[in-house]
Amino acid sequence: MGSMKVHQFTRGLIWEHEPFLTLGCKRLRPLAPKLPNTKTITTPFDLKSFIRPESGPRKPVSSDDTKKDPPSPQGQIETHPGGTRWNPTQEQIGILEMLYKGGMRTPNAQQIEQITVQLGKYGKIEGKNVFYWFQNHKARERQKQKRSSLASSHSPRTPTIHSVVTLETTRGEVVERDHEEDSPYKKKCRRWVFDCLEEQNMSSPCEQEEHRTLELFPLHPEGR
Amino acid sequence: MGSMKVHQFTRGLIWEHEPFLTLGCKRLRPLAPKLPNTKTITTPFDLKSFIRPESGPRKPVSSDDTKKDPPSPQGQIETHPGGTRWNPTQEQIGILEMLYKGGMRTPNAQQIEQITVQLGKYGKIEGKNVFYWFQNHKARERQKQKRSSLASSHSPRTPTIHSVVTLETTRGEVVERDHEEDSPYKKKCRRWVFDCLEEQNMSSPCEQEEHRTLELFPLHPEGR
DNA sequence: GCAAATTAATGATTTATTCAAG
DNA sequence: CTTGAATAAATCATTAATTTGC
Repeated sequence: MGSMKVHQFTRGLIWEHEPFLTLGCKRLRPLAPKLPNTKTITTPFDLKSFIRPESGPRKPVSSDDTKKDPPSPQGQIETHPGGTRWNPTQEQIGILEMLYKGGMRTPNAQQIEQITVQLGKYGKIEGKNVFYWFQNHKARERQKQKRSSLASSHSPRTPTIHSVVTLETTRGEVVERDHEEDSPYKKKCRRWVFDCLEEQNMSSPCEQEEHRTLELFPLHPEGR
Repeated sequence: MGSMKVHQFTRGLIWEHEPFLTLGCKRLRPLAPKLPNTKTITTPFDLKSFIRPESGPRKPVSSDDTKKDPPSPQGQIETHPGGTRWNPTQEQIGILEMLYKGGMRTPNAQQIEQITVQLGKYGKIEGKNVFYWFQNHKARERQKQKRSSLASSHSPRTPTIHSVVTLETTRGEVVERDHEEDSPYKKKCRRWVFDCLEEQNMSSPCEQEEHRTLELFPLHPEGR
């Protein structure tokens, strides 16, 4: 089934003729027909360029059969090349924890960049690693705290003041949320961009080309 | 339906003491205790380099930066270069929906890049917009479907077959999840990097200086 | 008719869960 | 088991439509 994806897609291309397709595909946006510039663009939007016939030796052909990922033995525990995950060094962890202790929770893009540069002195690292580290650390500290408080409720000794606030969701449920010095939902201050190339041109594109074929239409990845 | 949501919070805050329970408080919106953040870690690690006293006008390399949003006199609705959010054009929406219909759900970095380039022909857009669009669209389609299925349960006419799969979480709860052609939790195939500069050098920093100064340690952001 | 006040949509973020490498 | 990585859910925040009072 995976193989028909492209086919199916091209089918959608009939769209090239319609001024806009609107009708055909219900966009149902009840309220707002943002009709302004109807005339312009009749542009077909050359999706053909998307297909990129050469986009790689995909495996979609043999489709789902053996997902098995394979070879790519590349025994380098080394950071990056192919697809190993970030393996923080002691210094990096130390610094990150220090920052966390200092109160940092959700660094914005600029902060992340700076941190990444600094930590880069101790080992390979990318911005996303820093981002994820804070996300995970925060979440796990929270869990841990919750667990411990739960445990303490069993043996009511040390009260363990851990401030949490309950809040009602729109659905009426009541959830509990740790109160942090850092408030969630700040202003928009982070910005990310997709850096797809970095991985692509990552040195030898050979060994790990197996790395999840970048299909254009992963209709039935059968993952998970 | 009464969506007075905006008001009615602000209350509670009794935290500080009770381990938790605190039932009565509804939906508080902490709104910034505004504690005097005297923390300022005495940094061991040369955080000094982080501060970057001149963290003002960036535009680091000006390298590719093909973005040039500026004037773009196209006499258009041209999104405000400042900090407004992406406002998709009809063509962009049309294409995105077409792709969605074609089965695309969580495009990887490369796909996002290509889509962004194509959609860029119809108006300013960034990769993250594409990413978010898919995330939101997928989630909202799911909601919609769930709602409708729920509604149909009341009036059992049209059965509305909507395949959902139930799965048990680690905690033992059973959740329902829409079954999509695209499976969640695929392999790692996306990659992002924080592009903090772009926003920084965003033209005149005057009118909305209120825009959250990028502090390094948002201990008590008072935001939200 | 028109502009302020409402409301519905939906873009952008953050938190919660889950997966899986080591 | 620990934890980096990634996705889904919840929710905040801004804008386009719609409604309302003149």
